[in-house]
Amino acid sequence: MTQTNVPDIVIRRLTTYLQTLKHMAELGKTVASSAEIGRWTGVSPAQFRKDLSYFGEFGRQGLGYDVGFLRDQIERILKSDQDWHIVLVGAGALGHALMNYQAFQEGHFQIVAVFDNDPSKIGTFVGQREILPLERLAAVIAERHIDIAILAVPAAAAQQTADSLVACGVRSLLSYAPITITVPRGVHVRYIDPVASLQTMTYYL
Amino acid sequence: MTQTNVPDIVIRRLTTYLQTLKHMAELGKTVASSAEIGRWTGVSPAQFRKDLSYFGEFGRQGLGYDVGFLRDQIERILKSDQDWHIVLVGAGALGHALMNYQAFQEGHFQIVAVFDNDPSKIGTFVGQREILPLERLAAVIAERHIDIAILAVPAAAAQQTADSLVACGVRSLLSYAPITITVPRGVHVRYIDPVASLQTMTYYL
DNA sequence: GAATCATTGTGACATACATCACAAACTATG
DNA sequence: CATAGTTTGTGATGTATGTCACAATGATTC
Repeated sequence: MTQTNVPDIVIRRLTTYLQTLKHMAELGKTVASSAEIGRWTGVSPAQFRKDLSYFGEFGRQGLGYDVGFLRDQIERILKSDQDWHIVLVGAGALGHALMNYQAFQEGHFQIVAVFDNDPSKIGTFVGQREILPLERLAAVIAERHIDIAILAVPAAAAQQTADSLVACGVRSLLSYAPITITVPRGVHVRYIDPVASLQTMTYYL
Repeated sequence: MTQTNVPDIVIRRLTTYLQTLKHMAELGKTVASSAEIGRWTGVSPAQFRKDLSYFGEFGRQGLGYDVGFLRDQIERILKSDQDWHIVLVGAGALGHALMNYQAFQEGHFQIVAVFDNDPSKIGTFVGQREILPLERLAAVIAERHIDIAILAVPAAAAQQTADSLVACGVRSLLSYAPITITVPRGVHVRYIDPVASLQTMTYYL
């Protein structure tokens, strides 16, 4: 039913649909057609329906989709209906901002440990969490069964840090470093880089 | 030479090449083949060469590419060789973090004004910059010829804020709000949403 | 409950993107 | 300066992604 051969771009659009369905539900909408969801998300109705068809049948002909039901189904597909514990490496300004980010304190993704290599930071606190030395990385990841890490270290340290994380068993990396990271097959990396995003837009100006 | 019919995905890869070329130059590399750049960026050599072919010929057969030259050419193509003044809307925790982000203080993208709608914040400072009321938006954007804005407001306010910005003439929006924004043709929006990025990875776990 | 209307799910088709493979052009060497 | 070795740029080809269009199905109306 799920499994690979679903294009990655479909998975990415699923997150957009999920956002929008949550929003619709908050506004009290209970039913929506693919045309309506298409309008809210900027995706064509046919594409929306085809994307869903990779995973099953979720709509009712003549009526549309039950907003709450479809939201729950997409959460299940993305495995966002369960809690994920993640570690953060890098306790600089960005690391602090991420620790204080509401979505990482209450949502399904929770930062459960912070690491840094700066001796002067070790032992200090970010909110409730103590900054730990990198030596503790392997132990914490093993103990808490961590699969996901956020990388908020300088570009120069990113590859090496990623290598350590992967060696500890982390299989998903969200990197804020403006550099391409090389990882073994089976490990996934996503990048967040506001400067790169802006550069793709200035091209069109 | 430039102009549309270049796929957007090529433009996005250009930012990756640029990052890597800058990195290579810092390490003292002066020449690199497409095979080598491919290894550093995770892009196939053929794709790298074809991407560049949309814009001209930059390599030397038998030798490869001059790292500094190619970096400068890609910067020119992306218009990243000039300075861009941008405004930030939303002076919450995220807005503060962005204001203090080094790349937005010294790079080619500089945040020159911050806005918020919370009366208790107006007049207070973030670093050197005073938080301005939204009423000042139109005037500042016009005076300083702003084309680009960063949206760091809650999801509920994002669409309305985007509408204001577009009405003031902003043509590129970088939104941190976890919601799809609808804009007129010709206006570009990119999204940064760490939760969405993480969700695309948990699917594969 | 028959007839009309709305909407899905999906095969067939179209388009866009990625890879292949090779001629052309340059370097390096003795 | 001729030969061997590299590497580019790109047409031809293959694959993946997006759109179209319609049969099937359920809702709605009178």
